[in-house]
Amino acid sequence: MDTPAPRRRKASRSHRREQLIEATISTIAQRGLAQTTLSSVARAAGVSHGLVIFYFESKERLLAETLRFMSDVHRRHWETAIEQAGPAPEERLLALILSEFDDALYTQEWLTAWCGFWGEAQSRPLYLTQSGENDRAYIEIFETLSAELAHAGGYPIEPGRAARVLRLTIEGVWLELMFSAKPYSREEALNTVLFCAGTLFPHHFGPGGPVSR
Amino acid sequence: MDTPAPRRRKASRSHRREQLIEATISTIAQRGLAQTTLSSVARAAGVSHGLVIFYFESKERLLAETLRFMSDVHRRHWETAIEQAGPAPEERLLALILSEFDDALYTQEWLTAWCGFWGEAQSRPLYLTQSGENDRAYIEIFETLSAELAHAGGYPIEPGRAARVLRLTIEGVWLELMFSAKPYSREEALNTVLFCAGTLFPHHFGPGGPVSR
Amino acid sequence: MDTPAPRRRKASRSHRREQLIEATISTIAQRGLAQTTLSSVARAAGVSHGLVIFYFESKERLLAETLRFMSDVHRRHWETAIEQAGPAPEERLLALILSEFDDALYTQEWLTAWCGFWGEAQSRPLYLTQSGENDRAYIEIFETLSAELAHAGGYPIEPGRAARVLRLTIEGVWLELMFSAKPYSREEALNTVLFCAGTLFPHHFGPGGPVSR
Amino acid sequence: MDTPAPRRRKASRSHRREQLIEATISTIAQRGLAQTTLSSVARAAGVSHGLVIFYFESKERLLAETLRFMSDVHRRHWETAIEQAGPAPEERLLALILSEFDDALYTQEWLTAWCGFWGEAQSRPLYLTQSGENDRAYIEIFETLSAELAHAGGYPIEPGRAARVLRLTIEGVWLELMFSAKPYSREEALNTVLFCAGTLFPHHFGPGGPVSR
DNA sequence: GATGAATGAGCCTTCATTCAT
DNA sequence: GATGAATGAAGGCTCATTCAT
Repeated sequence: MDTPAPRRRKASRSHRREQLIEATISTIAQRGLAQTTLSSVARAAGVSHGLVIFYFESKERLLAETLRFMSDVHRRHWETAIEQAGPAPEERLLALILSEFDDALYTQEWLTAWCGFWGEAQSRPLYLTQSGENDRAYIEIFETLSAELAHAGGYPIEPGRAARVLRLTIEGVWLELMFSAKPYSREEALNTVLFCAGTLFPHHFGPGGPVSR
Repeated sequence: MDTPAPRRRKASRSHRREQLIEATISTIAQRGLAQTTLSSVARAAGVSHGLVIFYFESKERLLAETLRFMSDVHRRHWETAIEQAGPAPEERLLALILSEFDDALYTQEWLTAWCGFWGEAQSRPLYLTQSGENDRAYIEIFETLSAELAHAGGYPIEPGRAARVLRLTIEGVWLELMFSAKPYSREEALNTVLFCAGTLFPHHFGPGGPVSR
Repeated sequence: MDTPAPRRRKASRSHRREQLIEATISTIAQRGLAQTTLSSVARAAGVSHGLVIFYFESKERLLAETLRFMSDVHRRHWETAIEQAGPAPEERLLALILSEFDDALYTQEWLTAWCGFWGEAQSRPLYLTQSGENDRAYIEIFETLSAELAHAGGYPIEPGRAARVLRLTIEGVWLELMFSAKPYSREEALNTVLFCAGTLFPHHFGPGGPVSR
Repeated sequence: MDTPAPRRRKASRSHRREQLIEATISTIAQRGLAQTTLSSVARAAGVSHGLVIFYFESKERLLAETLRFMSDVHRRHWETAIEQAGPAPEERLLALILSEFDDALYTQEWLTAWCGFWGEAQSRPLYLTQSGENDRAYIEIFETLSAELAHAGGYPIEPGRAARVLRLTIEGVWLELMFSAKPYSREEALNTVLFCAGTLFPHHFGPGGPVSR
């Protein structure tokens, strides 16, 4: 007889945690943050509710870590997109925009859970701290690219405001894909954002510009 | 036996309801929707929790009517602003924008409560129906004014997208006044919106245009 | 002008009380004793719940007086029936039996309410006292008539037991008309009682006897 | 901070359920069905009220299962008595009757709880369904034995009515042992039933018959 | 008399948390 | 690691009762 294969732990610590976090996201999306209980999360993950406490100490912590997880994934996603783009600011900005419309990551479930956190965030300081650093970086990348582009294209605009309009339009169409009873398509959402970029930076994103569509 | 608290004067039905709704808004703003209980609302209004049930039947109904109240007030507010503006589309659009930045109505408390509802709305169909009609009218007024302006100014743009960018920018800076740890000023928020309008409709809102600032 | 007719009080005290008691019986029959509230009684009577308290002081008293009312009506009913019967014991016993099957008085509603009180009576001494005296008289009349009949007919039986069997059979078929999912007819119930009487007192109630059917 | 109460030993699921059902019966007997609360049941069982919900989901279910438990125990009791009796119908009927007067099972507490359910049953369809099947079997056994006896003894009677009279007399003396302020003895109750049987089936239960007393 | 606004005790139920197994 | 029995705080809701009008 050979040495038997070492018996694996049923699930490694980090793997279990991620599994539970994904069950949490799924539960929030389906039932809302207010209706999300430890039991509902445990049921979605197929484990006992005691185990959820075992890994996360408390419900508060579970939710905080879930929010941080989502925030971190989001950041890595757009950072990677920018890194893989060309060096020109318009290329990097386009990559950033397109990354926000990645169907594979930003599913209905993901966005719904995200909104649930937003609604409670202002009355739960803990939540704000989970995503604060990433939110700051997100705001900054828009301002940086916008300033570079304004400088490169000689746009006579306040780049901070342009960055803000573009960012808010992206976030806005996100939200609208949730809340509207009859939302427009994801493609129309993207086109709206590109139209916005084209208005702000016509030489680069406007009709006939290098990255126009 | 303790002396019972002095019995309060009766209040008229509609007055009590409004009082309770305002206590609800205040409570949601302070504690979040999830932490809002009948008792916390009652305490904020200075009445017993039984009375809240007496007037609204259930917590669900109280929240639904609160949302509808806010939605109705919002609609009447911008409708009035437009009616009192001049006839030109740029005048009416400006009035609409400015009405959204009315300090007297849109207090921190109000906006925070508003966000709380947003977060739960997607998992509570009841909430969506409370503001649905008003939301539709709000979207429409932007599209109408945008189309009139595009036609009047000969802008070669898709007016629907312009309307959306403008509207989402307004909503976005609203939200940002809540969520940012270090928000910009309300004035900067308004200027961002006017900058956005100036980019979309330069002849009317741009620098040197009739309604520029 | 003539003297105007004296303005009647809206409802005399005793009339109001009876009206409320009847509303109580009706409510108990429809919703059960446990689900009977002052409000449900008031609604059934078309008045405010405050008025019910005004007339009966408390819910406890309302229920106690309702039970007493039913008990008194029952007693007067069978007493009247016996008084109007002939002088012979078998005539009076038959009148008693038949009076218990009076469709006009003992409606489904009445019997259902009656049962509701029975169920709670043992844990509410107040209830027992309401009908105690009448119950005693009811038991006694059976024993009296049974003894007279046993003596008159020369039956070699213990008349107390015969009285009990007859009385319990009557009460039993009453209950059975309530509880059975598929009850027999009221006529069959009466025939069962007469069959019982015929077995106990064959000369008088048996086949061919003077009051056989 | 107080020292928390020592955590009790776990009890097996079925054992706990039975323990809670018995606490429920006891509580109903003492306080009546209407006054029976989850807390009173939990207190009687020496556990927290949360545990009652944990095992029975709701108060409604707890009561329904309690009724079913009582109904099932009753049925098994008389079925066993009949099985262990001799083959003759009079022997089996006597065993049935005697089993209904078993002091060990049919305590004051048990009967009082039973009555509480009766009172509410008509307004709670759920209750009727819990005991319906057993009630049917109970009625049937009386009819079967009565018919066999009528045939064997050549009684010129309608056996269905005889069965009913006998059964109702048994139930009646049961009830009377509860409701009467001054009840007769249990022995007198049994003798009344036997007297009834003797009147209906004189050759078998009458004076001098094979099972007379 | 009559109404119904207002209170508050007490109910059922949920659920985060603890902990024996 | 993992389960689930057990607890108890807290919430929504009911409803008898009080009392100003």
